Amino acid sequence: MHLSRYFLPILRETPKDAEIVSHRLMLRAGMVRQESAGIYAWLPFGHRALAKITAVVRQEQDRSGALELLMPTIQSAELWRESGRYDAYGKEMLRISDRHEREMLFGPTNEEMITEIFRASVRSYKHLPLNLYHIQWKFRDEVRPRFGTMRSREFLMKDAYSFDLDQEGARHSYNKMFVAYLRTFERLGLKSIPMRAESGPIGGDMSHEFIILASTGESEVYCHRDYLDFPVPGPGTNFDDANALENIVSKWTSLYAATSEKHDRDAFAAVPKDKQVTARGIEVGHIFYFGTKYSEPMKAVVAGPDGTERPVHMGSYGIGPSRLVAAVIEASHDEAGIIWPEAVAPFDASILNLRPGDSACDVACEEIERALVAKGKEPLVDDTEERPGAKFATADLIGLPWQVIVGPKGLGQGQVEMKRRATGERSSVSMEDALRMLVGA
RNA sequence: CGGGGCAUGGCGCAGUCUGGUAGCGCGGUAGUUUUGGGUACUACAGGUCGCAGGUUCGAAUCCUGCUGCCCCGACCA
Repeated sequence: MHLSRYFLPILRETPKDAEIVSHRLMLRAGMVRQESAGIYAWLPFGHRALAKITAVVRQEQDRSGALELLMPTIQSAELWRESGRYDAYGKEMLRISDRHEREMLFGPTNEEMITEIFRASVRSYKHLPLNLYHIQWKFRDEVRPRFGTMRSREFLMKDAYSFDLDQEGARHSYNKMFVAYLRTFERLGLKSIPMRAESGPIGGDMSHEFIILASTGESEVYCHRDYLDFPVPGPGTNFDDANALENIVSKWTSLYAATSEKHDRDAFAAVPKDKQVTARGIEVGHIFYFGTKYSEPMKAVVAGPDGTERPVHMGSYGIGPSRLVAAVIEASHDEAGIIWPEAVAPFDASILNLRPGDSACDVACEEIERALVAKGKEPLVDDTEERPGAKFATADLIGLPWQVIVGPKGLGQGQVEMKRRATGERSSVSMEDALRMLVGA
């Protein structure tokens, strides 16, 4: 992509409404534009970041055995009356009516709808376990949206719903998601720690929030230092091996970890002093088991091996990709701008043509771009008429992992300059070496 | 939902108290200049001063009502 033909409305000055760093940087880097309180348009650059995140989320959901579908944003009030939540949900639910005065709503979540889909077709335990997920826009009419896409009213969410015959099966389903989440956040370049969360009406220990550590995070978290070095299960993990998963989960829940709401001073004090970590974090995922809360009132029942019908045991599992974009930036930025982790970067590298119009520079940029594209990489070539200084500032702001600086000076020596955004490290290398560094050959 | 604040060109702001031809910086366009960390100069374009009423010879400015947005708190993925 050539910057001169791209749509990247960079802001030089900081918009006054943006309070936290991710919001500031997302606006400055031309990623999003607020259209209304807590409602954002995703501009091309931001949209790419969002797409990178959903791709990773999707791959890891699929790997765990979950099946993707897509449910509508608009739901009927009828469904919610069945579960009793239509009245219970309160003003956070955006209620609307259609031309026939039928009561509709913009879905804040999909438990009712997925339960309805399930009960319509599944009657036997032989079709279990089942985990269905979708990645869809949700709306929660927050009293006070803030922090940009971190806490917006309209937000993208991956929500998965598991169905099992009994609690034991549900535990396995829960563990699959637990492991998938560890893998997902790791791939996004984030250090995530599962923390015990409010378990709801069922009780038990099957509810966790996944918190990522970020110095500018929204809330205080406390955990055992060893979590930071726990190995994340690899891509070869066998999700059908219930025991193996149980071992992973019990390891990842063996040490102290809590958000400020669940913080237990005494329990934390029992952690060796040098292992105590107090940090700031952002919740990026939430998983929980809720048993038959919806299957019972909505009559989602299956026949067991003994032929008797019983309500299915369910769990639900959420990740907010639109929130994650902001969370990634909170966790990875500096004074100059964003520092994208490789997996999330909207493009792989900036190629800065310091003197467009100079045929040596133009040709060199062209060659590097072509070579990268041939290797499946996505470079962004800055071929604008800006001054070099402005280009450096822009490249740092938008934060692609690599900057390839192509100018007449370097080319005179047959070299280009490579800059690693994360470390600021630079080196002058030949074009061949530059390509090798970029494709990791 | 309580408390506070803001609304003037794409962005950031001054002007409002004390009514009298709407300004500054950034950005944009054209040109000159410059050429490896946001270059300098010149010219130009761009605004129903959030909306609706009212007071007045005259309203961005005073009065009334409304709307939108932001911040703190309570709440939440």
